[in-house]
This record gives sequence, structure tokens and C-alpha cells, in this order.
Amino acid sequence: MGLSISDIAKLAGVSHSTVSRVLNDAPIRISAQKREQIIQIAQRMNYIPNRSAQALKTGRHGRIAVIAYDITDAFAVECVSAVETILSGSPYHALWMSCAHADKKETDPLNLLTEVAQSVDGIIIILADNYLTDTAILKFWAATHLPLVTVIRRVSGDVISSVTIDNEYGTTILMEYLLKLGHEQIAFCYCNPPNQSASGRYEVYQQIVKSKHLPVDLLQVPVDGTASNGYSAGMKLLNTPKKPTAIIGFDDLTAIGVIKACFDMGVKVPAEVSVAAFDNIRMAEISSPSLTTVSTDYSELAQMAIDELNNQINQPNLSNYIAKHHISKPALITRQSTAIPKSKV
Amino acid sequence: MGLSISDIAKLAGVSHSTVSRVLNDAPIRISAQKREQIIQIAQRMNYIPNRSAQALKTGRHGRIAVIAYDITDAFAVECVSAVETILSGSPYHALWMSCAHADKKETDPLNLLTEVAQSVDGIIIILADNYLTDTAILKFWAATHLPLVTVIRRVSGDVISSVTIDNEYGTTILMEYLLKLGHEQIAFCYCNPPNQSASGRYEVYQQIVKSKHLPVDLLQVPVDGTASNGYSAGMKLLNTPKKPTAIIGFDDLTAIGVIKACFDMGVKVPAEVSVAAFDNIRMAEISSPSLTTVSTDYSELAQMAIDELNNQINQPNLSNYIAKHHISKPALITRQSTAIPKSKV
DNA sequence: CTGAAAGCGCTAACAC
DNA sequence: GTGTTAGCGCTTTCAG
Repeated sequence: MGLSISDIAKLAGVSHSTVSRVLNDAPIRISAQKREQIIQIAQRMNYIPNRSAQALKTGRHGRIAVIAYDITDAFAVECVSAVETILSGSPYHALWMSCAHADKKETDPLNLLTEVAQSVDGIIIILADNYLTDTAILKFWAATHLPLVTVIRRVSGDVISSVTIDNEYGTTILMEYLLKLGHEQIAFCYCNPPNQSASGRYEVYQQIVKSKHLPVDLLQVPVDGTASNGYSAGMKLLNTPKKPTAIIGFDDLTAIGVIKACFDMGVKVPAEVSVAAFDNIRMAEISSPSLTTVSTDYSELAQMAIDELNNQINQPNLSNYIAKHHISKPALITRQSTAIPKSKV
Repeated sequence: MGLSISDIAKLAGVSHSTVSRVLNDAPIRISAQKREQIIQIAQRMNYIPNRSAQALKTGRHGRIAVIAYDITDAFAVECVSAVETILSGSPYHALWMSCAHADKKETDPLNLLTEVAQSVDGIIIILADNYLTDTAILKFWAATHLPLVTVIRRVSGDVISSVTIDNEYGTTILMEYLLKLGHEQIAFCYCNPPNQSASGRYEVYQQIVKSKHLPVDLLQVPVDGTASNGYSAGMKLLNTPKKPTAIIGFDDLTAIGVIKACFDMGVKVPAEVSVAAFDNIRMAEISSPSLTTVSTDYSELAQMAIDELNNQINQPNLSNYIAKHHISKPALITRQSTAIPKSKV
């Protein structure tokens, strides 16, 4: 092990507790020269405090775990990145772990959580529907009562605090926009298996379409959230007798797959078909054409999660904490991929 | 703090060391019934070992830090993801930290490294040119002699082991491919400030272009590695009197920006201009058109980094370890964005 | 203002 | 086979 506090205590001719006090800016006055000398020695010797020892002693870690189900997922990246930005202005360090391969390491995905449980002051869980079941999260919480908040997902039972997106609002503004442009044949690419966000969006879409008496049948295509599935969904839709004039992807990646299908089929976007989606991942802006999408306020999402976590960290007793549920409102960003339908120009 | 080893020792009526032995599968025989009983109690009580205490005692952490300069960077994501995949088959857990905001937290970017130094068994540094200087890394290494390997980057001084890409080879196969298609006006979008990968690629491009006596002047456009800069570079190139027939981006994102410029200007890719790049980030496959690119073997890259790290971890004395430099060979992936130039069809 | 001492939870060497 | 003990590096109470 590296240099310890008592090593530098010896060099300075003081006790190790004095060194500790100096290095931690303890609220106790220490003679200026000793202080100076100790700091100098610590710097010169490249002293690095042993976090394990500190944590063992104090019970505090100065770290927040960010658990994302897959770092490769563009949406997760936006969330993680936003969390990191907010956290960088706090006394905490972000520490992220992915559970994409949790299944490989242990049979129980709960192990990832327990692995990290004793190294952090709080946990933010992003997505992870498919890997971490509600039951697992609830069990973990019951066992630890560690500050915990789920992002984008709300665990059943109302015990775990959450931050989610107002998908009802998001879907409504998108639909209103498309209807106003004059679209009547609006397809929705759903995902299979569904997740909470996708379901919420799909349900509202269905309601609106029904209430306006628009054709809804055969315009639903199951996809599983990758661009290649969006691609095949797009291919199917373009080969339908009643071709839709607008296609909504339940997320941006799906829509980008649809755009690629259009490109390969020589169907012009948005001249012949409009495409829109949800999330506003970075790619949405730089795709050709750029994508109209319901944008998540990642910064707000992250701020809500960290505020909630801080709140929990400051609770004296978390075991009877009443979960809070925060909801972030998205906004519509119109770009190149949507326009007035050909028939109405 | 949670349940400790001695809590469950009490419940089982044994000493805490017996519990420790059982839970760690120590190479000592313990009576079957006690073993059984201890394991049962630990499970029932949801015992979670305190990693800080274990680490403090043993000096081992079971963790590898992966430091990426920005999780938002698609290339970094591919590297991180590959590292995580490899690591998931090892006894180590990945723990990643980004230094994108390191400047915000402390003046010295070295602090991120020191922060993590005492919590891991080894460190993988991905990119981070702009944030962590060579000097900082060298200083850190001198202070800790912690297992350390840089990916994509080679620290000057030949003390730090590295894993890099054979950019000379990659650029050569790409240029040969374009020349074979019949291109003679090949532009290269460089970045400013340059990084090691970009410089390596650019130099080889220059050499080849000169040796073939192709026009090289005014075809270099500085960009800084974001799609929007690729976009403006593309715009400039398309407005040149001698329009290039092929444009190479020093990375995929730049090329995707170029493609977008072409889209907005109504210039058909690849019919009127071919576009190609380096890295093969995920977006390259799903862009419209999909992008011809020199693909990094991320899996190999990650394996090399972890093998090197493991090797260092098993060294008795790292302070006079001789750095090893591993080089991964890329491969050309041809997709929709390149074709025979219009004039030669 | 500063030192001595206890102890966080754990592992491992040493007794028996 | 199992218990006792020391101590990893640190913070913090208690003396002085």
C-alpha cells in the first residue's frame, strides 16, 4: 500500500491524528507552521488518502453509483452524461456500472447492486427493465435502505422514488403537430417486449387516433428498440397498400431505422413520408434528414434524480421514507423529417 | 452500517473468523452443518460484505477503473463497452469515471486519477488527450506505480503501456480502395487541435497523395471532431471550384457531418461524391447512406488492454516494469457511401 | 492546540 | 476444525 498518514506524521514529527486534522480542514486551530509543513510534506510525497479506510471509518463514500442497463444505448448515454454533469458540481463523484453483462457474471442480477452497495452513498438506476426486475430492486431496497432513485422507470409498489418523463404530454404535442400538418394516416412503431416509456406513448397515440376516428389498424409494427428493427418496420410500412403519410417511432433509433428504409426504397423524407420520434438523442440532430422528435430535458431529469437522492441522504431514517415521484415535461423539436403531407401541398 | 460478519457469527454461535472462512470458501475444511447454517443465515439476513473493509485488509479491490474523457463520444462508448464485455468474464468489475467535467471539480485534472487510485487494482485510460496531459499521467504513475494502460493514446517517454490502432495500415487500405475506385480528388477533413489518431491518419494520407502526384492543396479542412464541424467542412468542400470526388473524415462523426452537408446541398452520396472515415462507430451502419469506414476491432483492443493490465497486476514489482505497446489492426468495411466517381461511370 | 487510544469490518497468521 | 488475535489506514472522542 501507498504512503499512509502516519508515514507523513513521522516525517513531520507529529502524531497521525494531527495530520488527519490538517488534511481534513478539521474545525480546530492548528499552529500555522505545523499545518504548512504537513501540507508541504503530503504534497511532496504525493500522499493519496486511502478511500477504503476513510469509508470504513466514516460510513461515507463520496460516491454515487449510476447503473445504466447498457452504455451502448444512446438514450442511456444522454441520461448518464447529464447525471455526470450535475454531479460534477457536487461533492460526489459519479461511479457508473452497467448491468448489460450482469447475467454473465452471476446468476442473480441483484449481485451488481449488492456489489456496489457498500461503496456508495446512493444509487441511480437508469432503465434496466429487462435486467433488474422490480422484485429484485424492492428486495435490495428492503435489505439496504440505501438512498435510491430510478430514472425513466417507476417500480411498482410505490416504495422506490422515481423520475420519469411525461409521455402523455409528449405524445399529445407530437400528435397535435402532425395532425395540424394535415396527416391522417399516422403509423406508430411500437416495441416488443414493451417498456414503460414505449407503452405510455403508444397508449396515448391509440387514444388520440381513436378519438379522431383515424385509421389505426395495421399501422402498428413491433420492434425491439434497435435501428435495424426500425428498418424492417419501415420496410413493412412502405409496402402497405395504404401507405402512412407519417411514421412515429417509439424512440429515435427506431425512427432512424425507418429513415434508412425510406432512403433505400427511394422514398423521400419528408416529401413523401414524415418521420418523427421521441428522446432527442444526439444522433437525431445529425441524421440526414435531421429528426423531428419529442425532446427529453436530460438536464432536468438528472437534477431531479440527484435532488431526490440528496434528500434521501439527509434523512435520518430511510426505512419509512415516503417515495416521491418526479415528472419531467418534454418539448417538441421540429426538424427536417416532418412536413405537410404530399396530398395536401 | 449494515449487517457485519460478527452479527451473523453471533446468530450462528461461532466466531467471526469461521464465518469469514465459510463466506470466502477458504481452503480449510469446516463441518458441513456449520457451513450450511452460516450460509443460510447470511442469505436470510441479506448479508452484504463490506468492500471497504475487505479492500483495506487485503489491498485488493476487485475493480478496474475505466477512465474515458467523455461518455458522450461515440468512439469512447465503443471502447468502454468492449472493455466492459471482456471484464464481465473476469473476476473484476468495471468502474468507469469520466473526466469530461474534471476541470469543474478541481483545478488539477490529476485529482480524478488520485480519487480513484485507492479504489481499484488497475486503470485503463481511454483518450483524454485534452484533459489529462502526458505529464499528469507520468506524474501519477511515478507516485503510485499502479497497473495502468492507455488506450488509443501513447504517452511520451515510453514508460506507460499502451494499446493503439495501426493507423498507417488503416489509412493505406482506405486510400487504396478509393484509388482503385478511380478517385483522384480526395479531400481529407482533419481536426484542430489534432490528436494522435487523427495526426497518424493525416500523415499517411499526405504521403500517399504526394507519392501518387494527386492534388493535395486546399483539400484539407480543419474540424474539431464533432458532426457540426464535419458539416461546415463539407459545406466548404462542396463550394470549392475543384470539387473533390471523395471526402475522408478523420473520424465517423466528421464524415456524418459531411454527409449531412451533402444532403442539404442536394449532392448525392455516393453518386456525386464518396464519403468515408475511420472508427466504425455504431452510427456508421445506420446512417443514410451507411458509411464506408476503417473499422476498429474494439473487442481486440479491449482484450489487449485487459491482458496488459492483468500482466501488470501479476508483477511483483511494477516500478521497473518495461512498458509494452500493443497495436490492433483495423479493417475496411465498405458500405453505401462510396462508389466509382461520376466521371468514370 | 495536540497526542493517545479506540474501533469501523474484515482477513489471515497463529494457537489449540 | 475452530477460536483468538492483530492490524490494514483512517477519523474522532477523550485527556491533557
